[in-house]
Amino acid sequence: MSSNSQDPLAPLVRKLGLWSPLDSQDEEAVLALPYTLRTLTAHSYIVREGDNPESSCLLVSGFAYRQKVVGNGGRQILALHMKGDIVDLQNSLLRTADHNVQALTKVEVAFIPREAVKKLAFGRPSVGMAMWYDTLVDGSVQREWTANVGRRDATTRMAHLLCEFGIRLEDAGLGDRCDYELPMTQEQLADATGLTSVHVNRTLMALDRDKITDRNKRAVRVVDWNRLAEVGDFSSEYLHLQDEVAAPR
Amino acid sequence: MSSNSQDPLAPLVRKLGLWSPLDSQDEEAVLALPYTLRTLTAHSYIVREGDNPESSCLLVSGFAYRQKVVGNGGRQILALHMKGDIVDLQNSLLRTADHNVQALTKVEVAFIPREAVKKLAFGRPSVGMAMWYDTLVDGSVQREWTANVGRRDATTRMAHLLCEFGIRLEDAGLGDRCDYELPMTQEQLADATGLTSVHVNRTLMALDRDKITDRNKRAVRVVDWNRLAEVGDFSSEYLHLQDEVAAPR
DNA sequence: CGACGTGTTGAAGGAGCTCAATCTAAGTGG
DNA sequence: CCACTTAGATTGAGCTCCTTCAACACGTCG
Repeated sequence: MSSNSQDPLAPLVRKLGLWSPLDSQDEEAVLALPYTLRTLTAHSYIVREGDNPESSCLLVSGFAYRQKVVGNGGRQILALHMKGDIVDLQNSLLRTADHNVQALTKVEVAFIPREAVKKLAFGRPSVGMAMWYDTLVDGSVQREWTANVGRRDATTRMAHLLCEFGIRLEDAGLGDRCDYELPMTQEQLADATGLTSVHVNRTLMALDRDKITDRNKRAVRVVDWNRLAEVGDFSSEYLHLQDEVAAPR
Repeated sequence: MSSNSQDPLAPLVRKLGLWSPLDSQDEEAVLALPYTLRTLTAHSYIVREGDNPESSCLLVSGFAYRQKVVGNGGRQILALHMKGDIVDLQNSLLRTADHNVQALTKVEVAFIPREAVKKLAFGRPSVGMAMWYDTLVDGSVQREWTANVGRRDATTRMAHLLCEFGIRLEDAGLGDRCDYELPMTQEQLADATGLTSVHVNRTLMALDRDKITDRNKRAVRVVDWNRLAEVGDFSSEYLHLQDEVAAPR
């Protein structure tokens, strides 16, 4: 491990390294990316729909979400992001942001000039492949979310979200899938699952009543992971955690 | 135009060229990709969830869709694809397919070995950028679909789908947004919008009754595009049709 | 202390679902 | 050319999951 864990870019090196094996030169090149570090309060906009940002951004600490507002005023939360996630890789290529990215909690964000990202991607193929891979996994998660809100009932949707968040936290080394802090209001959960906050409340209470979870404020304790995964129709393949680029056949 | 329009890969050159300007060497490199052309009947699987395909595939003619089956037996159609779309770019990097790709009509598909795709992507940065761009646009469309099924009512969802399909057909030079053939059953439309076929039927009939569309079998004639777009809460930004990589600031 | 954001609960209503019947058009085989 | 089949579209009736609206509880923070 040549990456200094104090370095704001270290989580990025870690993440990219999971996708594609990086040699020390690759790692150094990533760590050499120019960036501006900024601390934002909860609810701040990191990217606004319609912006033409000159930077991509990396989530260095805290949690964020992607979001879109539709014509009738409804809001759909599209994805959740945590430390090490590149919340806006697309801005290195696409010109106009097609959705909003907002801070869920207080966050630290590293803004990296798009030109630097592009140069790195094509200058060091392993890094480029890892970034592309990251984009593809994002797409896979988005498909799962489409299926989640499109074809699952309320209980299943909620349980699925709880599973995904737990697994991803654990994978990022940020917590335990069976005991974590979910930094979202029930209204935000509603916007993530395509429900209303009232119904989210009833659904969560039912999971508690059935002894599948045991919540306390925002703290989620999963009493029976297997049952939660079953109720949530959850299977982690879509997160592509195992099959790195170079995985043996 | 050095690309021969008879060449199965020509639509790919066209599409990538829209995203990122390609010089003649780039175009030749794309056309030089090795591939196997196959004709498949409607309903055939092009990729199956869980497969570890050794090829990416390009839709040379016909229509296809991505699809996922959830625990309760429900099916969610995740995306629609037409001539020139790379229906499986992700398989060049991801190992395991996370969803199914199926032929909607009779299709011709070119299977391109993943190694060749990777080599091209990193050997010719303009092409690689165009491919990455394509991936990003796919992601954007997927987000819109998530919002569509998550936060819009039945009428809006259907109208939105009709708008998207029309615009994309037109953009691909395959038809007129106000008069086209939608090669889907109402059950498939239901799976795409997260509704039931019965409700899709009532919704479509209401659009006809309101003189917004005028359908005849699978033929869709849009009587009033502006009203359809309004009812469908449709705005084409998420398709990123205008803002190519090299677009002037 | 009062105000605000969030969670919790109840009651009533509705958008969309389920089930099931009927209709239509396009085969298909004799 | 016609009887038969079949996939898909259309329609009706009843039901349910989730929404809406509204009230109340609770903790935090100025």
